[in-house]
Amino acid sequence: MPRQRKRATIREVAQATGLSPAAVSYALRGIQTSEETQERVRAAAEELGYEAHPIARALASGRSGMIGLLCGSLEDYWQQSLAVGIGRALVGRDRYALILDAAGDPARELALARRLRDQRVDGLIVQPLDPSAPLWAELADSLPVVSIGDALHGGRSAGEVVFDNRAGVTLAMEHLHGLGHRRVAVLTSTRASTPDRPADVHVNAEAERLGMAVTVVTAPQSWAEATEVALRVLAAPDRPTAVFCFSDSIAYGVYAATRELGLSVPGDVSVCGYDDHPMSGLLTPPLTTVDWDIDGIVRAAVRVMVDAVDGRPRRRRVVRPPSLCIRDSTGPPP
Amino acid sequence: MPRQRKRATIREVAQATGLSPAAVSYALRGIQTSEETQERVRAAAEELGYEAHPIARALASGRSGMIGLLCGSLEDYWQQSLAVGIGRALVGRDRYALILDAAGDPARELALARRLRDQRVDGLIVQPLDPSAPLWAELADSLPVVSIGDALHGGRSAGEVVFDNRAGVTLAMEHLHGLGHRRVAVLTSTRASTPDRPADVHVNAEAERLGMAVTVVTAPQSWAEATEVALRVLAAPDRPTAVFCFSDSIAYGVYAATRELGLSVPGDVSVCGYDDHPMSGLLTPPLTTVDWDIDGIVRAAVRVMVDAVDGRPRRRRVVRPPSLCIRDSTGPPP
DNA sequence: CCGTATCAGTTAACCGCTTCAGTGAACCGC
DNA sequence: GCGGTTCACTGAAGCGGTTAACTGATACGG
Repeated sequence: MPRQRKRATIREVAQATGLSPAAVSYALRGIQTSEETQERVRAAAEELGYEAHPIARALASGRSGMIGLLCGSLEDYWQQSLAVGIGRALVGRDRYALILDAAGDPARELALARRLRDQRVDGLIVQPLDPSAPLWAELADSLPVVSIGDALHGGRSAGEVVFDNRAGVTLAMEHLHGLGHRRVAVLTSTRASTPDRPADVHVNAEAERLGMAVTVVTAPQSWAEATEVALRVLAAPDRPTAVFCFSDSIAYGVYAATRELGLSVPGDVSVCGYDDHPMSGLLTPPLTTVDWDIDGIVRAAVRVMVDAVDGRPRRRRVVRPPSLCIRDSTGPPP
Repeated sequence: MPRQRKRATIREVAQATGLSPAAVSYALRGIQTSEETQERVRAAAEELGYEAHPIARALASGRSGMIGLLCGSLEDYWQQSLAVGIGRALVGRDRYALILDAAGDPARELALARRLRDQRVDGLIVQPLDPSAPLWAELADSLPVVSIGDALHGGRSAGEVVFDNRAGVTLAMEHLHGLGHRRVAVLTSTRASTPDRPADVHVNAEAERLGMAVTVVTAPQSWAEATEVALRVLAAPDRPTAVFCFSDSIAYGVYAATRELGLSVPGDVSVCGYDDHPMSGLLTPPLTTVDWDIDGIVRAAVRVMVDAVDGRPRRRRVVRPPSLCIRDSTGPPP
């Protein structure tokens, strides 16, 4: 009993059927061979327990059958949705997702992107931390690249699925303004602090337009860490009457801070999030938040990608409009 | 200007240095060559922009430098922690995690496992949906396999990181019993319903020992879906005085159901979860839950794996004891 | 001073599959 | 009945590395 049973190769199948290896290769892929031969080859392969060797195949053909997913930070809820979504979308297609996580580090992201290219992924979905890096253009020239959240600079990507952050900011700010808030704090996330995600630009523009005083502060993504920042903001001498958070998990940190300080939401301070995380409706009070349709974005990105790798590119650019999900965490200022 | 600049190969580096390809291969790995040659080769490689081709390397050597992570269901919070944790642990090691998601389907899990083997991963971390499948033993014979949550049947895996579900159940049940509960509903998750995760066996054993009446019901993982099950349970004629959920997200579903039915927690019904999800402390009321030390498990699994692939296996079996995190969602029965 | 290690490199055979160019044979229209 | 296609398949050259076996030097112990 061999401890490590060697797998059957294409040559053995060729021998068993009396064909050449090339013919077997063709037959297994259902091309350039007669129906009858294909059937014979399949039978022999089955018999021998033959299964194609993906690495050899990738080396010879320059294609791997994998779709790369490069997450800026897999800790983010929405990137997890992306990871789950793409895996699910590929079920039954004999394609697999190769998920890599840059852990929030732009340099690592580029290194991983190179790795994915060398790994001969057939396509790449990326939410670039730095969309202006020249590598993206280079990659987009040699394989389908779908970017999420930002258009890549230069290069002709296979598709872009962008969310309209400007509109999202407007929704939130107008909502708060309409309730009477004039002094709001904005907690942006570190993930949003790349040169190209001009969240605070939008915020400042809206604030000016609406005549509101805003202070923009950067906070970590995890609510536990964001709590400290929130505490500082809420303990400031002229406490803002509302806090607009650039992700729901930051908003959770604000909830924790209000609890610690004995403030009521929305009585003492209104809180508005950004994500519509599934948990947000379950909190007390349920969180008002900008819903940028994460599921829709994920589905769109996967669809564009799958179309692109299957050679029938359709829509190149998808923009999903955000909507405001008004719950009970926002109200008039005290 | 070539549209698709061809990458430099090892042969070109050989030519540039006047060495044989083999010597370059050795030099780049820092073996069987003089310091001086290695330096020269490195310089030439740098100059030519040479980078090793991982696929060719994997084909020739039978190793890929990747560690496979096979998640039963990437929707689970703790498996996401695992995915994040392993990626993070590999930063700077020139190793990458290949994350695949079986989407809760045991058949797909096995298919993916085969795929990972064929992909020549250097090691495999798996949380088997069905630990008794013979494939695991076969895999464990040819590469380091670390299983989480269940020991694999047969085969000598590189390591096992198991959580003591029996102890976890005991903690929760004794807590509820101590508060005076005698009629409790147990919502187990579908993920736990494999032949080998005898959650309900433990539950029934404990119930008998403590003299409690339990009804065990299976619920979906997502809280939105679990809510329906919870509604049925809580609307039953003789409503249980406590609900013990086999994951925090199921407990969230119970929260939602109590809200819908106008029941107070823990006044009308006590709720106990299982996970200590980061959100659980933020709910109203904060959730009492069994903390099985997800972070510790993840770290342990990654450590065991890394040790195994680096050829210095240390601990084969790690058991992390759970603890009970008592918050405000449990109290005496009404 | 000889036999034997050791070191630094070389040669060539793979790893298992794909693909390009080529070869008969059958089939086609005219 | 002949030139031209099409079809089904073969042969062999890769894809870009690794590695076992081998070769000369050089070092070393006795």
